Amino acid sequence: MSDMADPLSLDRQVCFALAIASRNVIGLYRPLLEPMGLTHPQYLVMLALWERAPLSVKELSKLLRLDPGTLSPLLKRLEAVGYIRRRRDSQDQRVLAVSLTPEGHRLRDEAEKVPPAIVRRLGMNLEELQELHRSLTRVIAAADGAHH
Amino acid sequence: MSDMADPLSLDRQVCFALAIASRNVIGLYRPLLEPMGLTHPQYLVMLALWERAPLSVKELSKLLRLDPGTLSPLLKRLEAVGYIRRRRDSQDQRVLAVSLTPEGHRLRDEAEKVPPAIVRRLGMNLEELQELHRSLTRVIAAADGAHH
DNA sequence: CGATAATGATTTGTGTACTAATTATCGTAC
DNA sequence: GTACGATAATTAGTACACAAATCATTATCG
Repeated sequence: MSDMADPLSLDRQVCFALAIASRNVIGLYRPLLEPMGLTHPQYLVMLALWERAPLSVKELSKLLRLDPGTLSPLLKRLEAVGYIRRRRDSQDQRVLAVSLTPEGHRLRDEAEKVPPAIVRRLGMNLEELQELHRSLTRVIAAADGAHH
Repeated sequence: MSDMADPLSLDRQVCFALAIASRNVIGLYRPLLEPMGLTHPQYLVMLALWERAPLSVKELSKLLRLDPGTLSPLLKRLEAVGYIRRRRDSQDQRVLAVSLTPEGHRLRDEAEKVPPAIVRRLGMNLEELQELHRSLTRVIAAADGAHH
């Protein structure tokens, strides 16, 4: 009687594979992002800002699906290293307008080298990556819909 | 000129989808694990122990691909709630023998209800989940092989 | 107009997660 | 048998990540 029948077998847990894949892939980014002074979550925030700054904390939270409580200190660190600016919206003093500094803008050129470097290191072909992306999109949607 | 050509577009970053999928799915586990007094990483440790206790920190680290520095305090918490025992190996005082308490063993019955509940909540069919699992396994192997 | 509800961000508390440094123990070579 | 390199675990330090509580500001209702 092998563990073939064991519903709790570690290696058949999708959540386990998901957690490891996430950690491992983020680990690949580390040596590339570290010279830029960014962590992976910070890199994702910069991606969002390069696409459409300025953004409020709430908008960033929705885009990145991160808690405002997580973003708040993270944004302060990005401001401390000089990549972003944090100002209160003049129309509504409650919302924070997060925008890019010139250095933050400049960093984009460096960042463009990251995705191809990752793909090269992974050594997976585009088809496999697209299939993974499709599967991930499906499970994200499923988890969203399952919130009750 | 849409963002179709933008290599930094947020929603085409696999790492982004990976991070969100991981967080979202783990989030689904939270309400199920919390009544048992477990977090998701703690649940993974228990899965490993149910399969083959006793295990050393090093062995757990290798199985779960978690840093010993992460496991050390986590295991103390599991001991504090009474699910595991931490003893030094009598043969080699350096290694820690992590084993289950009777309560830890009993918890397995509860835990068996978790995976089907998750699958039900996700509402994805087995085929989709298996495809996801295959893709994740591939990317984990690729990231492993890319460490240099 | 003024009390109150709602909103956006921050703070607090607990628990990962990784790197690097430290400690304790073991094995080996001299 | 003692110094020494290797190994196993812990600790320290920084940075997420989320839930719950708090605070400031805005909107709304009587």
